[in-house]
Amino acid sequence: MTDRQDIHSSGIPALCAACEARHRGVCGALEPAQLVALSKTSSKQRVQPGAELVGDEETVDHYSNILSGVVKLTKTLSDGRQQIVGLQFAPDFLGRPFRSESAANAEAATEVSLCSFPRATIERMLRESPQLEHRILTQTLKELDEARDWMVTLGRKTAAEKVASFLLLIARNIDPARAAGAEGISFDLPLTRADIADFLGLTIETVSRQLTRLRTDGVISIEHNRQVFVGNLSRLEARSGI
Amino acid sequence: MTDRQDIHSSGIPALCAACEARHRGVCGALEPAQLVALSKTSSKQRVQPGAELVGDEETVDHYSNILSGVVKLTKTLSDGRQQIVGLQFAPDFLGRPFRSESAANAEAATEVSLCSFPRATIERMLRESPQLEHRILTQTLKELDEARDWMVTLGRKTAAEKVASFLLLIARNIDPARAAGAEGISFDLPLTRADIADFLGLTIETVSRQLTRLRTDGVISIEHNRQVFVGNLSRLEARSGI
DNA sequence: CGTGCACCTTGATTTTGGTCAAGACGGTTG
DNA sequence: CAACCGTCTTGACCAAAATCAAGGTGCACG
Repeated sequence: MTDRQDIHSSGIPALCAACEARHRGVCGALEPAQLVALSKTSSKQRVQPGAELVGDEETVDHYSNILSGVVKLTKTLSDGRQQIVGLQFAPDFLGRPFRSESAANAEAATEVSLCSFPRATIERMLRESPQLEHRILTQTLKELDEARDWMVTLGRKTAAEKVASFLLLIARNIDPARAAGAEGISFDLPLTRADIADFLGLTIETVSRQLTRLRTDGVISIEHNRQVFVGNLSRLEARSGI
Repeated sequence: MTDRQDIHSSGIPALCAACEARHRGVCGALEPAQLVALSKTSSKQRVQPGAELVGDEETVDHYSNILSGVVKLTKTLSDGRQQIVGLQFAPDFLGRPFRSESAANAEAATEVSLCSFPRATIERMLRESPQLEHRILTQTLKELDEARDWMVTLGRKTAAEKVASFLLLIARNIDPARAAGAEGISFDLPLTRADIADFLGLTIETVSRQLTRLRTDGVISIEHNRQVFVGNLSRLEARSGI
C-alpha cells in the first residue's frame, strides 16, 4: 500500500497494475513512462495446474511475469516420451523473445498467477530500452546455467542422486532463505511423481522408490504425498552427488 | 582480400585484425569505431586439443571468437564424473558475460583457432553498444535452446538414439549445407569416444558398441576411427528418436 | 625396430533402473 | 455410502547399460 501512495504523490505509478510490485519480473527494468504504458495493457491472470501457457509450435502472443506458482517447460518426442527442460518460479519472466524454431511447451505445474501483457508492447519496449534487454539477457544466462547444471544431473547422476538433487532444487527455489541455512525446512512439492520423473529422466516407480528410501533412511519425511520436511539439509546434499 | 581493400578505400577496417572477417562472432555487432578499438587489442591464437580455455572457478580474463575447431564445455562432479554441457563451433562467441558462480570449464576438443580480446575491452563496449548486447543475447538464447534439446536426449533417449543424435548434431554443425540436403555426408568426429560418452551420459564401451551397430547395419561407415560417412541422413534421423 | 601409450573394440558378467502387475489411499460424484 | 478415478507405493521380473577384463591398432619416441 505504500507503493500505491507513490502513484498519488508523484503521479507516476511505482508498480505495474497487475504485478502490484515494481521489482517483479521484467517491470524492474522499465522506465517510469514505460511502466505506465505497460500497466495499461497488463492483466492479472490465475491459471490452474495443467493449463497450457505457451503452446509448442504456436506463435507467442503474450509475455508474462510469474507472480506465484511453478511453471514447467516440457519437450516431447514423437512417441510421447517427455522431458521437463526447465522449471520457472516467481518472479521469473515467461516468454521467449526472438523465437527460433526450437521451443518448449510451458504449462502450469501448480496454480499459477501471472501478470500478462501483449507481445507487441514488450517488443516495442525492447527496441527502446537497453535496460530491458539487459534484464532479459540476465535471466537467459541464469536459465542457461540452470539447464547446464541439470544436464549433469541427467547425464551422470544415479536415480538416488537425481531425486535428492530435485528436492534440493525445489527447497532452494521455494524457500531460498531457509535453504541457505542449515536448519530444517519444509515445503510442498509443486510437481506430481509423474512430473518429477519427467524432470529427472526416470519412471514414476523409480522416483517413488527413491523417495521411500530417503524416508526410511530418515533424511526426509513426507505427509499427504506432497508436504516434505527435511530435518538436515546437509544429509540431503551428501546424497545429491555434488 | 576484398575485405582488405575496404580498409584502404574507406580508411575504416571492415574486419578485426585477428578474425580477418567482419561477420565473425561478436565483430559483426560492432560499430566501425569499436571495431578499430577491438582490432588493436585482439590477437589470433591457435591452441591444441586438450588445452584449457576457460577454467572452472578462475575469473575470465579474455573473451574470444572461435575461428575454427570445436570447444567443449564440461562440468565435473567431485568424484570425477564428467558431463559435456555444450559444444561450440565457429563462429560462436566464447566467454561468459556477467559471470555467476555456476560455470563450466571450456576446453579445446580439436585444434582451435581463436580471435581473443581482453575482458575489459568487450565489457566497455557492452556498456556502450546495445547491438553488441543483443548479439550476445541472441547467442545465449541459441545456447539455451541447444541445452534444452540436449536435456531431452540425456533424459529420455536410449543409447542407440543418443549416438545417432550425436552424429546428426556434428554433421549439422560441421557441414550445415550438406546436412540440410538428403545426400550423403562425410565429416571428421571432433571428439574422442571418451568425449562422446561424456556428452551423451554413457560409457565409452556403450558408445563404441552403438557405433559398431550403426556400422554393421550399414547406416554409417567409419575410417581411421574418426572419419565418418553417412550415406543416407534420413536413416540416421530415423534412429535418433525425433 | 621394438616399447610404451593413448585410444578403441569386443566379450562376459553384474547392476541399475525399467516394465508389468497389484493394491492402497484420498477425494469426488452419483 | 458405494463406485470410481487419479495418484502413489510396492513387489517380481526383465532389459539396457555399466563394469570388468582382455586384446587390437596406430603413433611417438628412445
